Amino acid sequence: MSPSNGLVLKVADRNAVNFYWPLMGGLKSELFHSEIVSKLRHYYSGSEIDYEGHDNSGIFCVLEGWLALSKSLENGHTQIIDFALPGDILLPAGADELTSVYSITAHTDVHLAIFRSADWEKLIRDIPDLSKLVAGLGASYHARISERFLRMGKGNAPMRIAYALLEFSVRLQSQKMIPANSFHIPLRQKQLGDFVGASSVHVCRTLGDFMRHSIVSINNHMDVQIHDFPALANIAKINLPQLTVSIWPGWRQ
Amino acid sequence: MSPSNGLVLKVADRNAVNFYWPLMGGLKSELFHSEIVSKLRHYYSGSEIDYEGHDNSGIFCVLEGWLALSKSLENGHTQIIDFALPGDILLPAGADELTSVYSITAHTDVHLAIFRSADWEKLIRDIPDLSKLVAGLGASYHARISERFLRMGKGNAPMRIAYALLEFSVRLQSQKMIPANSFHIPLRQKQLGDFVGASSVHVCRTLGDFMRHSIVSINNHMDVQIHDFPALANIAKINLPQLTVSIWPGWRQ
DNA sequence: CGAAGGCTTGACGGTATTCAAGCATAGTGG
DNA sequence: CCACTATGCTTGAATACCGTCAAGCCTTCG
Repeated sequence: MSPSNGLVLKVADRNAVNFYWPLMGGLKSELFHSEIVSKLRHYYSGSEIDYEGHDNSGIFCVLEGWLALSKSLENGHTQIIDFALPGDILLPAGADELTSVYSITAHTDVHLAIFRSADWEKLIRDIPDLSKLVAGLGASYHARISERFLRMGKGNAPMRIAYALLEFSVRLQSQKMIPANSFHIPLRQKQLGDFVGASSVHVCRTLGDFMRHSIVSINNHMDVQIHDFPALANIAKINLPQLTVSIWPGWRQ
Repeated sequence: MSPSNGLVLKVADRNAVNFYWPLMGGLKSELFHSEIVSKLRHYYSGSEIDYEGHDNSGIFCVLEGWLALSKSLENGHTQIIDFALPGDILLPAGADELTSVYSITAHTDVHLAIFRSADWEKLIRDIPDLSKLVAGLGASYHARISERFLRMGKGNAPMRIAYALLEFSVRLQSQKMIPANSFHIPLRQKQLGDFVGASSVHVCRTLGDFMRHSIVSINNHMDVQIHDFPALANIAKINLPQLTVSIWPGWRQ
């Protein structure tokens, strides 16, 4: 199998797993296991990778790209629960260890390493830091979800959208050394609405308000520039440094 | 599924941890570790156990009682993210492994076993099935949160309230052998509203509608009887058997 | 150049919040 | 035993927020 481009996770052949993960200070490990196999897969933007309710006990390590984890109602309305970015590890199964809790959609071109759960358990056992890494990613997921949950239940649309922009800013920073105030989101207004719990029309109006107040500017299908972090943090009712430590695994460590 | 017999987790003395956990088929283990210490603590109903944003790297094993995990906005509005029931294990810290993501409040009298994180890591290493148990509880949490997130973003109040009642029914069944259709919820309408994302007034109106349609009856401060599961599942837009397997760790195993 | 997809804006209506008042219940102390 | 209080439930009225529908516009791409 071929090495992945940024050399994040590399399966040299059927007998060696060369594991390097950029988060948590750069977890690095090399294993030799005749049984452990990871499939390296590429998906094009827009493709559906996994389906809510279908059987899937695999583990997905995101090497490259944006994935949306979503659930839908009968009437076709979709809620995006979370986005997975490079460095994230997904365990889509529910408590039965089999049925996928959500659907997974590629929002950019995506590279994944996929492990079968039995192989993943071996990896976890043999790379001591891997379980710490998974715990850290889980805690980050957990913290993000909680912040958004609070704002879904008790906040309004401006608050949710402002929070989402700040969350993207922090997470993209944690992925790579990009400036915090300028980044691209591979989403349409409709999909941003599905994420924050608002209609596309309302997203449009709210972003328009932000732009009229010179808090952000957004051009060219979601090239975001944040001009006024304090104003955005105030609308989102978030403490930005505190958010950073709670969702950035391995921040300054 | 073995019934819980009261003795769930027992720390005999400073040198022995006698670990019996009712979920996942009844995980049982006995350890001898001079270093591992669990504090057994009792809290009265209404007391605040942990504070959002405060330092806490401990692990809480719920032996008895209901705990609410919540977050609040500046204006005093509170969102309950989840409830922890007997058999649950809480890792309140975010990605920094230190700061608590939510506040924890006792809604009944509560018994906890509390481990320091270093001790917990030892336990995890020495009881192989414990990490599977934690993974199963995490997957259940994850599945519950996702269902509620979908309904927060794309559902209305009746849907969220109906879902909450069914989730309580399934979870309480998984705790002990109680009938699925009759149980008590130690919450006021205000707190149920903080859980589902609705005002107490609207909870009152919506429960009133359910009762007028003979779908449930609720007396005596939240003694719930579900008369019409199909109707409730239809309002909640949930497939009850599917919900059961995705949030009940060790269901039929 | 036309078609497709996405963004913007206005109008309207439904759902849920807030405020407020009255009622029910349980617990307390004389 | 009966006020008296505290707490929570119920109901109505007014209002805010946001979703839906619909039309027009803009950009991209074949």
